Amino acid sequence: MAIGNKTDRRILRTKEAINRAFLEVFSEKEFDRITINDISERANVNRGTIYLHYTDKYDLLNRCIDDHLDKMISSCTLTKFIQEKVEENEAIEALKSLFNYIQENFLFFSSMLSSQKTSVFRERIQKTLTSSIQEKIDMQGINQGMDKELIIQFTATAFVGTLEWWIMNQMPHPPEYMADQVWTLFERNNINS
Amino acid sequence: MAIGNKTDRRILRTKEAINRAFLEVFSEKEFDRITINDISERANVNRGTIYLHYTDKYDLLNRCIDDHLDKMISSCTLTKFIQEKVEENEAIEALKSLFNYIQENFLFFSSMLSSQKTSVFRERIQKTLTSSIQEKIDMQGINQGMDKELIIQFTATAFVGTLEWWIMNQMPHPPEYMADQVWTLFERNNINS
DNA sequence: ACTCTTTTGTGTGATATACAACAAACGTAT
DNA sequence: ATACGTTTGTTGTATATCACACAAAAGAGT
Repeated sequence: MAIGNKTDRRILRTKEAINRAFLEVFSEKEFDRITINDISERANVNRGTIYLHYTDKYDLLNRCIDDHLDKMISSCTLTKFIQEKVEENEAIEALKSLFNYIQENFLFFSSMLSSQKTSVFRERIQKTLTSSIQEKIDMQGINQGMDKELIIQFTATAFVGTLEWWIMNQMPHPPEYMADQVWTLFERNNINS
Repeated sequence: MAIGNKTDRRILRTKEAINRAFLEVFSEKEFDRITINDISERANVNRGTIYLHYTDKYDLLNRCIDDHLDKMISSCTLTKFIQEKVEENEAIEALKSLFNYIQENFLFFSSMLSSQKTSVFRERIQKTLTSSIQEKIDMQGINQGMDKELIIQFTATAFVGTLEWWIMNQMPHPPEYMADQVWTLFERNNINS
Protein backbone atom coordinates (compact mmCIF):
# COMPACT_ATOMS: atom_id res chain seq x y z
CA MET A 1 0.00 0.00 0.00
CA ALA A 2 1.13 3.53 -0.62
CA ILE A 3 2.45 5.05 2.55
CA GLY A 4 0.70 8.35 2.16
CA ASN A 5 2.48 10.98 4.16
CA LYS A 6 -0.93 12.35 5.00
CA THR A 7 -1.91 9.60 7.42
CA ASP A 8 -2.43 10.40 11.02
CA ARG A 9 0.73 10.19 13.05
CA ARG A 10 -1.00 8.09 15.68
CA ILE A 11 -1.85 5.46 13.12
CA LEU A 12 1.67 5.34 11.76
CA ARG A 13 3.15 5.02 15.21
CA THR A 14 0.88 2.29 16.45
CA LYS A 15 1.28 0.32 13.26
CA GLU A 16 5.01 0.54 13.54
CA ALA A 17 4.87 -0.44 17.18
CA ILE A 18 2.62 -3.39 16.43
CA ASN A 19 4.80 -4.52 13.56
CA ARG A 20 7.97 -4.33 15.57
CA ALA A 21 6.39 -6.05 18.53
CA PHE A 22 4.99 -8.76 16.33
CA LEU A 23 8.37 -9.44 14.80
CA GLU A 24 10.02 -9.59 18.17
CA VAL A 25 7.51 -12.00 19.58
CA PHE A 26 7.58 -13.95 16.36
CA SER A 27 11.30 -14.50 16.68
CA GLU A 28 10.86 -15.82 20.18
CA LYS A 29 7.68 -17.84 20.05
CA GLU A 30 6.09 -20.26 17.67
CA PHE A 31 3.37 -18.50 15.72
CA ASP A 32 0.52 -20.65 16.94
CA ARG A 33 1.39 -19.90 20.55
CA ILE A 34 1.49 -16.16 19.97
CA THR A 35 -1.45 -14.33 21.48
CA ILE A 36 -2.80 -10.92 20.64
CA ASN A 37 -2.11 -9.95 24.20
CA ASP A 38 1.58 -10.79 23.78
CA ILE A 39 1.77 -8.36 20.91
CA SER A 40 -0.23 -5.59 22.51
CA GLU A 41 1.84 -5.77 25.66
CA ARG A 42 5.09 -5.73 23.76
CA ALA A 43 3.94 -2.87 21.59
CA ASN A 44 2.65 -1.00 24.63
CA VAL A 45 -0.68 -0.67 22.92
CA ASN A 46 -4.16 -1.48 24.05
CA ARG A 47 -5.28 -4.91 22.97
CA GLY A 48 -8.40 -3.54 21.31
CA THR A 49 -6.32 -1.19 19.22
CA ILE A 50 -4.87 -4.11 17.30
CA TYR A 51 -8.32 -5.15 16.20
CA LEU A 52 -8.76 -1.61 14.94
CA HIS A 53 -6.15 -2.27 12.27
CA TYR A 54 -6.03 -6.03 11.82
CA THR A 55 -8.80 -8.59 11.94
CA ASP A 56 -6.72 -11.27 13.65
CA LYS A 57 -3.19 -12.48 14.02
CA TYR A 58 -3.22 -14.19 10.64
CA ASP A 59 -4.15 -10.93 9.02
CA LEU A 60 -1.37 -9.29 10.99
CA LEU A 61 1.13 -11.84 9.75
CA ASN A 62 0.04 -11.41 6.14
CA ARG A 63 0.00 -7.63 6.21
CA CYS A 64 3.38 -7.68 7.86
CA ILE A 65 4.81 -9.82 5.11
CA ASP A 66 3.17 -7.76 2.39
CA ASP A 67 4.48 -4.61 3.94
CA HIS A 68 8.04 -5.80 3.97
CA LEU A 69 7.96 -7.26 0.50
CA ASP A 70 6.50 -4.04 -0.85
CA LYS A 71 9.23 -2.05 0.82
CA MET A 72 11.83 -4.47 -0.42
CA ILE A 73 10.67 -4.14 -4.02
CA SER A 74 10.30 -0.40 -3.92
CA SER A 75 13.70 -0.07 -2.27
CA CYS A 76 15.33 -1.33 -5.42
CA THR A 77 13.03 0.10 -8.06
CA LEU A 78 13.74 3.42 -6.43
CA THR A 79 17.42 3.31 -7.24
CA LYS A 80 16.57 2.06 -10.69
CA PHE A 81 14.91 5.36 -11.48
CA ILE A 82 17.80 7.41 -10.25
CA GLN A 83 20.02 6.30 -13.08
CA GLU A 84 17.87 6.55 -16.14
CA LYS A 85 19.33 4.69 -19.06
CA VAL A 86 21.90 2.37 -17.61
CA GLU A 87 21.54 -1.28 -18.38
CA GLU A 88 24.03 -3.45 -16.59
CA ASN A 89 24.87 -1.22 -13.68
CA GLU A 90 21.22 -0.50 -13.17
CA ALA A 91 20.43 -4.15 -12.59
CA ILE A 92 23.38 -4.72 -10.30
CA GLU A 93 22.49 -1.66 -8.27
CA ALA A 94 18.95 -2.92 -7.93
CA LEU A 95 20.26 -6.25 -6.70
CA LYS A 96 22.51 -4.55 -4.25
CA SER A 97 19.72 -2.57 -2.70
CA LEU A 98 17.61 -5.68 -2.49
CA PHE A 99 20.30 -7.56 -0.62
CA ASN A 100 20.86 -4.50 1.49
CA TYR A 101 17.22 -4.31 2.42
CA ILE A 102 17.28 -7.90 3.55
CA GLN A 103 20.40 -7.29 5.54
CA GLU A 104 18.90 -4.30 7.28
CA ASN A 105 15.78 -6.28 8.14
CA PHE A 106 17.53 -9.48 8.92
CA LEU A 107 15.43 -10.18 11.99
CA PHE A 108 12.29 -10.24 9.91
CA PHE A 109 13.50 -12.45 7.11
CA SER A 110 15.36 -14.90 9.24
CA SER A 111 12.51 -15.42 11.64
CA MET A 112 10.09 -15.77 8.77
CA LEU A 113 12.24 -18.44 7.21
CA SER A 114 12.98 -20.12 10.51
CA SER A 115 9.32 -20.53 11.25
CA GLN A 116 7.44 -23.72 10.63
CA LYS A 117 5.39 -21.72 8.19
CA THR A 118 8.43 -21.36 5.97
CA SER A 119 6.56 -22.60 2.92
CA VAL A 120 3.96 -19.86 3.26
CA PHE A 121 6.59 -17.18 3.36
CA ARG A 122 8.62 -18.68 0.55
CA GLU A 123 5.56 -18.80 -1.67
CA ARG A 124 4.80 -15.19 -0.96
CA ILE A 125 8.26 -13.91 -1.63
CA GLN A 126 8.47 -16.04 -4.74
CA LYS A 127 5.18 -14.70 -6.03
CA THR A 128 6.27 -11.14 -5.40
CA LEU A 129 9.59 -11.62 -7.10
CA THR A 130 8.07 -13.51 -9.98
CA SER A 131 5.80 -10.66 -10.93
CA SER A 132 8.63 -8.25 -10.47
CA ILE A 133 10.86 -10.24 -12.76
CA GLN A 134 8.03 -10.61 -15.21
CA GLU A 135 7.83 -6.86 -15.65
CA LYS A 136 11.55 -6.64 -16.13
CA ILE A 137 11.65 -9.29 -18.80
CA ASP A 138 8.63 -7.84 -20.58
CA MET A 139 10.32 -4.50 -20.74
CA GLN A 140 13.62 -5.83 -21.92
CA GLY A 141 12.14 -7.97 -24.67
CA ILE A 142 15.44 -9.55 -25.50
CA ASN A 143 14.53 -13.13 -24.83
CA GLN A 144 13.55 -14.10 -28.32
CA GLY A 145 12.46 -17.64 -28.95
CA MET A 146 12.51 -18.74 -25.35
CA ASP A 147 9.58 -19.83 -23.26
CA LYS A 148 8.87 -16.83 -21.12
CA GLU A 149 7.07 -18.75 -18.40
CA LEU A 150 9.95 -21.13 -18.14
CA ILE A 151 12.50 -18.39 -17.85
CA ILE A 152 10.53 -16.65 -15.19
CA GLN A 153 10.01 -19.78 -13.19
CA PHE A 154 13.63 -20.75 -13.45
CA THR A 155 14.93 -17.35 -12.54
CA ALA A 156 12.53 -16.81 -9.67
CA THR A 157 13.12 -20.13 -7.98
CA ALA A 158 16.85 -19.86 -8.40
CA PHE A 159 16.83 -16.39 -7.00
CA VAL A 160 14.60 -17.18 -4.05
CA GLY A 161 16.68 -20.21 -3.29
CA THR A 162 19.79 -18.09 -3.27
CA LEU A 163 18.16 -15.57 -0.99
CA GLU A 164 17.06 -18.28 1.37
CA TRP A 165 20.52 -19.76 1.49
CA TRP A 166 22.05 -16.37 2.11
CA ILE A 167 19.65 -15.56 4.91
CA MET A 168 19.71 -18.90 6.63
CA ASN A 169 23.50 -18.87 6.67
CA GLN A 170 23.60 -15.49 8.39
CA MET A 171 24.62 -13.62 5.27
CA PRO A 172 28.12 -15.02 4.79
CA HIS A 173 28.88 -12.45 2.08
CA PRO A 174 28.22 -8.72 1.83
CA PRO A 175 25.35 -7.47 -0.34
CA GLU A 176 27.68 -6.11 -3.00
CA TYR A 177 29.38 -9.44 -3.48
CA MET A 178 26.05 -11.25 -3.63
CA ALA A 179 24.73 -8.80 -6.18
CA ASP A 180 27.72 -9.32 -8.46
CA GLN A 181 27.63 -13.08 -8.15
CA VAL A 182 23.91 -13.38 -8.77
CA TRP A 183 24.15 -11.10 -11.74
CA THR A 184 26.87 -13.09 -13.44
CA LEU A 185 24.85 -16.23 -12.83
CA PHE A 186 21.84 -14.68 -14.51
CA GLU A 187 24.00 -13.52 -17.38
CA ARG A 188 25.62 -16.87 -17.92
CA ASN A 189 22.34 -18.75 -17.96
CA ASN A 190 19.84 -16.92 -20.03
CA ILE A 191 18.60 -13.49 -19.48
CA ASN A 192 20.70 -11.31 -21.74
CA SER A 193 21.90 -13.84 -24.28
CA MET B 1 5.00 9.51 40.45
CA ALA B 2 3.11 9.82 43.70
CA ILE B 3 -0.29 8.84 42.40
CA GLY B 4 -0.64 5.09 42.23
CA ASN B 5 -3.23 5.15 39.49
CA LYS B 6 -1.83 3.75 36.30
CA THR B 7 -1.10 6.30 33.68
CA ASP B 8 -2.55 6.19 30.24
CA ARG B 9 -0.42 4.29 27.79
CA ARG B 10 -0.56 7.14 25.35
CA ILE B 11 1.01 9.48 27.87
CA LEU B 12 3.79 7.07 28.66
CA ARG B 13 4.56 6.49 25.01
CA THR B 14 4.63 10.12 24.00
CA LYS B 15 6.72 11.08 26.98
CA GLU B 16 9.21 8.39 26.13
CA ALA B 17 9.23 9.44 22.52
CA ILE B 18 9.74 13.08 23.43
CA ASN B 19 12.50 12.25 25.86
CA ARG B 20 14.35 10.08 23.41
CA ALA B 21 13.95 12.60 20.63
CA PHE B 22 15.12 15.40 22.86
CA LEU B 23 18.23 13.51 23.83
CA GLU B 24 19.01 12.70 20.23
CA VAL B 25 18.65 16.26 19.10
CA PHE B 26 20.49 17.45 22.16
CA SER B 27 23.48 15.34 21.27
CA GLU B 28 23.55 16.83 17.79
CA LYS B 29 22.66 20.45 18.29
CA GLU B 30 23.50 23.15 20.73
CA PHE B 31 20.64 23.60 23.18
CA ASP B 32 19.86 27.19 22.27
CA ARG B 33 19.46 26.26 18.63
CA ILE B 34 17.09 23.41 19.38
CA THR B 35 13.53 24.14 18.42
CA ILE B 36 10.35 22.53 19.65
CA ASN B 37 9.66 21.55 16.09
CA ASP B 38 12.94 19.65 15.91
CA ILE B 39 11.87 17.57 18.86
CA SER B 40 8.30 17.00 17.74
CA GLU B 41 9.43 15.90 14.30
CA ARG B 42 12.02 13.56 15.68
CA ALA B 43 9.58 12.12 18.19
CA ASN B 44 6.93 11.81 15.49
CA VAL B 45 4.58 13.74 17.69
CA ASN B 46 2.51 16.79 17.03
CA ARG B 47 4.17 19.99 18.11
CA GLY B 48 1.24 20.99 20.29
CA THR B 49 1.44 17.73 22.17
CA ILE B 50 4.75 18.75 23.67
CA TYR B 51 3.15 21.80 25.20
CA LEU B 52 0.61 19.45 26.73
CA HIS B 53 3.33 17.99 28.93
CA TYR B 54 6.02 20.64 29.14
CA THR B 55 5.76 24.37 29.32
CA ASP B 56 8.81 25.05 27.16
CA LYS B 57 12.11 23.55 26.19
CA TYR B 58 13.75 24.63 29.41
CA ASP B 59 11.11 22.77 31.35
CA LEU B 60 11.67 19.81 29.08
CA LEU B 61 15.38 19.89 29.77
CA ASN B 62 14.86 20.10 33.51
CA ARG B 63 12.26 17.37 33.67
CA CYS B 64 14.47 15.21 31.53
CA ILE B 65 17.35 15.66 33.93
CA ASP B 66 15.17 15.11 36.97
CA ASP B 67 13.74 12.00 35.43
CA HIS B 68 17.12 10.46 34.81
CA LEU B 69 18.54 11.39 38.16
CA ASP B 70 15.49 9.95 39.90
CA LYS B 71 15.87 6.73 37.98
CA MET B 72 19.56 6.67 38.70
CA ILE B 73 19.03 7.03 42.42
CA SER B 74 16.21 4.54 42.61
CA SER B 75 18.19 2.09 40.51
CA CYS B 76 20.68 1.73 43.32
CA THR B 77 18.45 2.13 46.36
CA LEU B 78 16.45 -0.69 44.89
CA THR B 79 19.27 -3.15 45.13
CA LYS B 80 20.05 -1.83 48.57
CA PHE B 81 16.72 -3.13 49.84
CA ILE B 82 17.18 -6.53 48.34
CA GLN B 83 19.96 -7.41 50.74
CA GLU B 84 18.72 -6.25 54.09
CA LYS B 85 21.49 -6.10 56.63
CA VAL B 86 24.66 -6.09 54.63
CA GLU B 87 26.99 -3.21 55.21
CA GLU B 88 30.01 -3.21 52.96
CA ASN B 89 28.65 -5.25 50.09
CA GLU B 90 25.47 -3.26 50.17
CA ALA B 91 27.30 -0.05 49.47
CA ILE B 92 29.46 -1.52 46.76
CA GLU B 93 26.46 -3.03 45.06
CA ALA B 94 24.73 0.32 45.17
CA LEU B 95 27.75 1.92 43.58
CA LYS B 96 27.85 -0.72 40.90
CA SER B 97 24.26 -0.19 39.91
CA LEU B 98 24.83 3.53 39.81
CA PHE B 99 27.77 3.17 37.46
CA ASN B 100 25.79 0.67 35.48
CA TYR B 101 22.90 3.06 35.11
CA ILE B 102 25.21 5.70 33.77
CA GLN B 103 26.75 3.23 31.39
CA GLU B 104 23.38 2.17 30.06
CA ASN B 105 22.36 5.79 29.53
CA PHE B 106 25.69 6.98 28.33
CA LEU B 107 24.21 9.10 25.56
CA PHE B 108 22.29 11.15 28.07
CA PHE B 109 25.07 11.79 30.52
CA SER B 110 27.76 12.43 28.00
CA SER B 111 25.72 14.90 26.01
CA MET B 112 24.64 16.63 29.17
CA LEU B 113 28.22 17.04 30.23
CA SER B 114 29.43 17.95 26.78
CA SER B 115 26.98 20.80 26.57
CA GLN B 116 27.89 24.37 27.27
CA LYS B 117 25.41 24.14 30.11
CA THR B 118 27.68 21.69 31.84
CA SER B 119 27.62 23.69 35.05
CA VAL B 120 23.85 23.47 35.27
CA PHE B 121 23.88 19.73 34.95
CA ARG B 122 26.78 19.29 37.34
CA GLU B 123 25.00 21.35 39.96
CA ARG B 124 21.88 19.26 39.59
CA ILE B 125 23.62 15.95 39.83
CA GLN B 126 25.67 17.20 42.74
CA LYS B 127 22.56 18.39 44.56
CA THR B 128 20.85 15.07 44.02
CA LEU B 129 23.81 13.09 45.18
CA THR B 130 24.41 15.37 48.13
CA SER B 131 20.97 14.76 49.58
CA SER B 132 21.31 11.09 48.86
CA ILE B 133 24.62 10.91 50.68
CA GLN B 134 23.18 12.99 53.49
CA GLU B 135 20.55 10.37 54.19
CA LYS B 136 23.14 7.66 54.13
CA ILE B 137 25.40 9.41 56.59
CA ASP B 138 22.53 10.29 58.88
CA MET B 139 21.47 6.69 59.01
CA GLN B 140 24.94 5.39 59.63
CA GLY B 141 25.70 7.82 62.41
CA ILE B 142 29.27 6.65 62.71
CA ASN B 143 30.97 9.90 61.95
CA GLN B 144 31.47 11.13 65.47
CA GLY B 145 33.23 14.39 65.98
CA MET B 146 33.46 15.34 62.35
CA ASP B 147 31.76 18.22 60.65
CA LYS B 148 28.87 16.64 58.80
CA GLU B 149 28.53 19.42 56.27
CA LEU B 150 32.17 19.19 55.44
CA ILE B 151 32.06 15.46 54.95
CA ILE B 152 29.07 15.71 52.71
CA GLN B 153 30.56 18.42 50.61
CA PHE B 154 33.85 16.66 50.29
CA THR B 155 32.30 13.34 49.39
CA ALA B 156 29.81 14.74 46.94
CA THR B 157 32.26 16.86 44.99
CA ALA B 158 34.80 14.09 44.89
CA PHE B 159 32.20 11.65 43.71
CA VAL B 160 30.73 13.91 41.07
CA GLY B 161 34.17 14.73 39.84
CA THR B 162 34.95 11.07 39.50
CA LEU B 163 31.72 10.47 37.63
CA GLU B 164 32.45 13.32 35.30
CA TRP B 165 35.92 12.07 34.59
CA TRP B 166 34.62 8.56 33.96
CA ILE B 167 31.92 9.77 31.59
CA MET B 168 34.00 12.27 29.66
CA ASN B 169 36.71 9.66 29.12
CA GLN B 170 34.22 7.22 27.59
CA MET B 171 34.12 4.99 30.63
CA PRO B 172 37.66 3.60 30.53
CA HIS B 173 36.87 1.07 33.26
CA PRO B 174 33.90 -1.22 33.82
CA PRO B 175 31.29 -0.30 36.47
CA GLU B 176 32.44 -3.03 38.84
CA TYR B 177 36.00 -1.77 38.85
CA MET B 178 34.86 1.80 39.38
CA ALA B 179 32.61 0.78 42.25
CA ASP B 180 35.46 -0.99 44.03
CA GLN B 181 37.91 1.82 43.50
CA VAL B 182 35.53 4.53 44.63
CA TRP B 183 34.56 2.54 47.68
CA THR B 184 38.12 2.06 48.84
CA LEU B 185 38.72 5.77 48.34
CA PHE B 186 35.76 6.57 50.53
CA GLU B 187 36.94 4.12 53.13
CA ARG B 188 40.46 5.44 53.23
CA ASN B 189 39.43 9.03 53.62
CA ASN B 190 36.70 9.32 56.13
CA ILE B 191 33.37 7.68 55.97
CA ASN B 192 33.75 4.57 58.10
CA SER B 193 36.67 5.54 60.27
C1' DA C 1 -18.72 -35.40 31.35
C1' DC C 2 -17.53 -31.04 33.97
C1' DT C 3 -14.92 -26.81 36.05
C1' DC C 4 -11.44 -23.26 35.61
C1' DT C 5 -8.52 -20.26 33.09
C1' DT C 6 -7.21 -18.03 29.02
C1' DT C 7 -8.06 -15.96 24.80
C1' DT C 8 -10.91 -13.72 21.65
C1' DG C 9 -13.83 -10.22 19.47
C1' DT C 10 -16.75 -6.37 20.27
C1' DG C 11 -18.71 -2.31 22.34
C1' DT C 12 -18.93 2.11 25.34
C1' DG C 13 -17.72 6.35 27.15
C1' DA C 14 -13.48 9.01 28.42
C1' DT C 15 -9.35 11.23 26.96
C1' DA C 16 -4.87 12.10 24.72
C1' DT C 17 -3.30 13.47 20.57
C1' DA C 18 -3.53 15.09 15.65
C1' DC C 19 -4.24 18.74 12.66
C1' DA C 20 -4.76 23.29 11.27
C1' DA C 21 -5.03 27.98 12.09
C1' DC C 22 -3.77 32.01 14.65
C1' DA C 23 -1.45 36.15 16.78
C1' DA C 24 2.44 37.49 19.14
C1' DA C 25 7.35 37.47 19.77
C1' DC C 26 11.72 36.79 17.79
C1' DG C 27 15.73 37.01 14.32
C1' DT C 28 17.78 38.56 10.58
C1' DA C 29 18.84 40.82 6.58
C1' DT C 30 18.10 44.78 3.82
C1' DA D 1 13.53 51.46 10.98
C1' DT D 2 11.17 48.12 7.98
C1' DA D 3 9.93 43.90 6.03
C1' DC D 4 9.89 39.01 6.19
C1' DG D 5 10.55 34.28 7.54
C1' DT D 6 10.72 31.49 11.79
C1' DT D 7 9.47 30.06 16.20
C1' DT D 8 6.33 30.14 19.83
C1' DG D 9 2.23 29.27 22.64
C1' DT D 10 -2.64 28.72 22.25
C1' DT D 11 -6.99 27.44 20.49
C1' DG D 12 -11.05 24.49 18.48
C1' DT D 13 -12.51 20.47 16.38
C1' DA D 14 -11.86 15.68 14.82
C1' DT D 15 -10.42 11.24 15.83
C1' DA D 16 -7.34 7.43 17.33
C1' DT D 17 -6.57 5.15 21.25
C1' DC D 18 -7.41 4.28 26.00
C1' DA D 19 -9.37 1.56 29.96
C1' DC D 20 -12.69 -1.43 31.02
C1' DA D 21 -16.48 -4.66 30.69
C1' DC D 22 -18.74 -8.42 28.55
C1' DA D 23 -20.07 -12.86 26.47
C1' DA D 24 -18.69 -16.42 23.50
C1' DA D 25 -15.11 -19.66 22.24
C1' DA D 26 -11.18 -22.38 23.16
C1' DG D 27 -8.05 -25.06 25.92
C1' DA D 28 -6.32 -27.48 30.00
C1' DG D 29 -6.79 -30.27 33.86
C1' DT D 30 -9.43 -33.48 36.82
